[in-house]
Amino acid sequence: MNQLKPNVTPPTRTPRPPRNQVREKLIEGAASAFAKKGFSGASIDFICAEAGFSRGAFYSNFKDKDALFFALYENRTARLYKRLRRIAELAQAATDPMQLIAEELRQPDQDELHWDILNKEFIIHALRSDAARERLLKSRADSKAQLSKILVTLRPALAEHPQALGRFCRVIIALHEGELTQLGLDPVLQQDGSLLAEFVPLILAAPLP
Amino acid sequence: MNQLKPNVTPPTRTPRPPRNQVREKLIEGAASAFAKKGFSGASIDFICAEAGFSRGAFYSNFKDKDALFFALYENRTARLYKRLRRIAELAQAATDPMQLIAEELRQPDQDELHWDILNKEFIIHALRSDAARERLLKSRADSKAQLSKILVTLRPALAEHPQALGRFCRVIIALHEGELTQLGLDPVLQQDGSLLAEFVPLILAAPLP
DNA sequence: CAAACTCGATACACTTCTGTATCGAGTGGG
DNA sequence: CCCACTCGATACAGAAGTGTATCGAGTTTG
Repeated sequence: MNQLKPNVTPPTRTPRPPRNQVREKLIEGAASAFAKKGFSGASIDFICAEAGFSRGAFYSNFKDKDALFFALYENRTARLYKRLRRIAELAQAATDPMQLIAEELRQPDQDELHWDILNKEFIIHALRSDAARERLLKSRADSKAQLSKILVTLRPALAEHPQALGRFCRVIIALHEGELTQLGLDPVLQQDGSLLAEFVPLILAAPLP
Repeated sequence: MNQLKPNVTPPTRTPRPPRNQVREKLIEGAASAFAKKGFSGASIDFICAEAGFSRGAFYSNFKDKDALFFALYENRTARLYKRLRRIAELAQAATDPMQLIAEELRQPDQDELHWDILNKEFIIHALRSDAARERLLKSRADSKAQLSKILVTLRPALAEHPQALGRFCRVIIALHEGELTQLGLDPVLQQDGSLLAEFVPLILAAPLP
């Protein structure tokens, strides 16, 4: 018996994971938890379980649930912004930008639908908190600016009609979010083609004032 | 002192409010509470406070928070459906339906923005519960049917293109919900005209297959 | 290599929420 | 007029959630 416990519980090598990674996993856990239960519905315990950590890790990295929510928001916003930026650059270099855009507007995939749930959470949160609204409006303005660039590439004349350009952006964003809502609720609609792909050309062809 | 308490606390006439009215007030309290705090965020206590009743009234009228949520949902859905139905009938009788619709599509008022917050709550809830999704899809299908009637009135040729008609409905619904989102986040946009009013004519004029 | 530090895990105190049991003021039938 | 019934108010028990204090395994530093 008295084995001097030589190899039993082989020193349980647990080289602590690097700080950034813990933070990252908590954010992904939050993404999953908020998508499943919503902001208020997801307890800190539940979030940590999704991330595979305990509350200690959470409180060591974030002040409270709001802080984590904002961190998640920044994370996802940055992704979206990068994607738009990439498309804008590709479109500017393309010989047939419309073709490239049509490619991008293929039916939204599962990732995008998953993102949309979080987006709705952010929006609802922003409708109730001035601080959150501030941030959301700012990031949406950024995205809109990127979209503007893309639209100008598709129809250069828009550069001289900033007001119309702004409205076109708004229509496309509205249409996009509305379509994601419908697809999220009724996956069967994914069978049909993308509304965005069908109607963006029509909208862009509208006469300018 | 020993007054036989003649008028002191004048028997506190509290003719109990009729049952339906209590239920109704609880539903309105829920509307206010859910709009302010979201479904999970609004405790039953808070809802009852908004309605001016105690938890006793609540548990005597509803099984739990979900039941109240569904009741609220039915209530608001019925309103929307009636409104659409009324418009459809008016449009059919009008000499210039487009004019009438344009009238209806004036910039959304505060009531509609308030409704939209609840609508988003319903949607998010439906994305997480099959039962809720079932109901939401059904009621949205109803509304879509009413909208179809209106569109056919505006452009009779659509009657022979059910597929295109369906897509037009989807675009308009998406656009509408997307616009409400934008207006809720940034009230300044109410200055500009309604996106829906501007683009619906354009969409309806799209060539049929 | 040892002392100081970092940071995730655990334990605890406190608050909030839910649902049930009970109470008692209205209400309606006989 | 009385009695059983209804139903909203109140009290209570148990569950769940939050945030802080503490612990101790790793890591860093001199």
